[in-house]
Amino acid sequence: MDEQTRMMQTLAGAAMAGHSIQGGMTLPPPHSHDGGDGDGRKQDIGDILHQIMTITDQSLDEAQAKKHALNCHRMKPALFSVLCEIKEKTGLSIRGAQEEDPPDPQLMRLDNMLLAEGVSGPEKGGGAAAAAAAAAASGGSSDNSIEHSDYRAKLSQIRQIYHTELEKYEQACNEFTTHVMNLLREQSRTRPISPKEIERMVGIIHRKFSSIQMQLKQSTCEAVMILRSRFLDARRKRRNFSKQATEILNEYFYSHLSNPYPSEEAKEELAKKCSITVSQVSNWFGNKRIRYKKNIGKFQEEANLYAAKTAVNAAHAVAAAVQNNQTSSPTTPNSGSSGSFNLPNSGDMYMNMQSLNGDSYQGAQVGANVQSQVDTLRHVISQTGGYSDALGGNSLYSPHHLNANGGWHETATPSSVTSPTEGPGSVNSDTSN
DNA sequence: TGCAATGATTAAGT
DNA sequence: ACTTAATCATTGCA
Repeated sequence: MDEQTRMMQTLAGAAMAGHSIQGGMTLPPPHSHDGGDGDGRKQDIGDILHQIMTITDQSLDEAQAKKHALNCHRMKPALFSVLCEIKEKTGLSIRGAQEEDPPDPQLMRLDNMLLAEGVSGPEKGGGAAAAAAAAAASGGSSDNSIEHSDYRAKLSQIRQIYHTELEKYEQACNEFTTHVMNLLREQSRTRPISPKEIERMVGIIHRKFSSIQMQLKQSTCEAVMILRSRFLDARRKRRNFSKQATEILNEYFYSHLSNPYPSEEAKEELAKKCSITVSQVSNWFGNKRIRYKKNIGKFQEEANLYAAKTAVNAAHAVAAAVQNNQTSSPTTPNSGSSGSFNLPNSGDMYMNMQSLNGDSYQGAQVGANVQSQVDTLRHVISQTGGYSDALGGNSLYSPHHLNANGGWHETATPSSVTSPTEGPGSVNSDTSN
């Protein structure tokens, strides 16, 4: 109110100084100060200002009547232009004080995150339908894919809500802006409003709405974070593999005991057969190798079980392989190695077979077969060799695959080397052929 | 409820 | 990129 009064006084002064105001008043002056011509004008303006100031104190009808009277007052145009001048000056100072603020770093961070999460920005093949389709395409049996599609469906839900809300806010913002602009335009007939002022007002409205939008973005980010953490927790949750899957993995492990490092292809094959992911296969083998090495004695029983399980098949397959190779090569690679646990690795075998056989694919298969089957047979032989002591006796078999440091790597070839020796479908051929 | 088994994660090494 | 070794966290059994 103080400011307003001050402005009015300024206005009165400015009107006095810059414009020639003449004529009498249609309204009775509240205070009758006597004086000269100047005093009369001053009184006029004072009266008008007083009426303006007290207009809100009166009833609506009274105020309307007074407003009309003031509007028709002969001094109105003059006062109006002075008011415009003052407003222009104060408007400039306000604009100078709050210039366009730089882009909010927090808002940018939120935007970036929403973009990265696929909530904002172009839809990247997501959506509940796409997620469901992806789950169906992958067989839908894997928990992982179910969880994944679930995650994507939830994310899509968040995305949808986010966009709906954003749209609503934008619409509300536009509506409100239009409304305010109309109001200002209407008011500009009775009070001075410059286009710049309207612009400024629009800016204020937009800023207000963008702050609301930021809250929306923040909430969306939080929702995504919660979803993410829940999803990751769910993934972290351990689920035992099916009995069948464990069996398949164990069969592979014990039939490749000299080099239990499945190649990428073998891992993929195992993953497919066990309905788990390749990384789960890797995890399993990593754990298995470590745990086997740490406590060989404990795994003897298991090793025997799987060895016996595949022994018959292996014997048959080896016999077949030997017979097959005898036709093309007089010196069978595995004949030389059968007496020792320090076998040449399957890569070498493959090279021999390939060069002798001429048929690379068959050679590769036979090479892999012989390697794994000899592993199994060796185990069976060692088990039936009269070693009754569980640890001492059996350790004659297994630890031979390990070097002095307890590692497989000294004698065994890493998967990256052996993998080319195993042709397509080598996993199947290892144990079941 | 305690404990072993086991899948997953992480740091460090190659 | 892959492995080892240690560790975490959950599951399942007695």
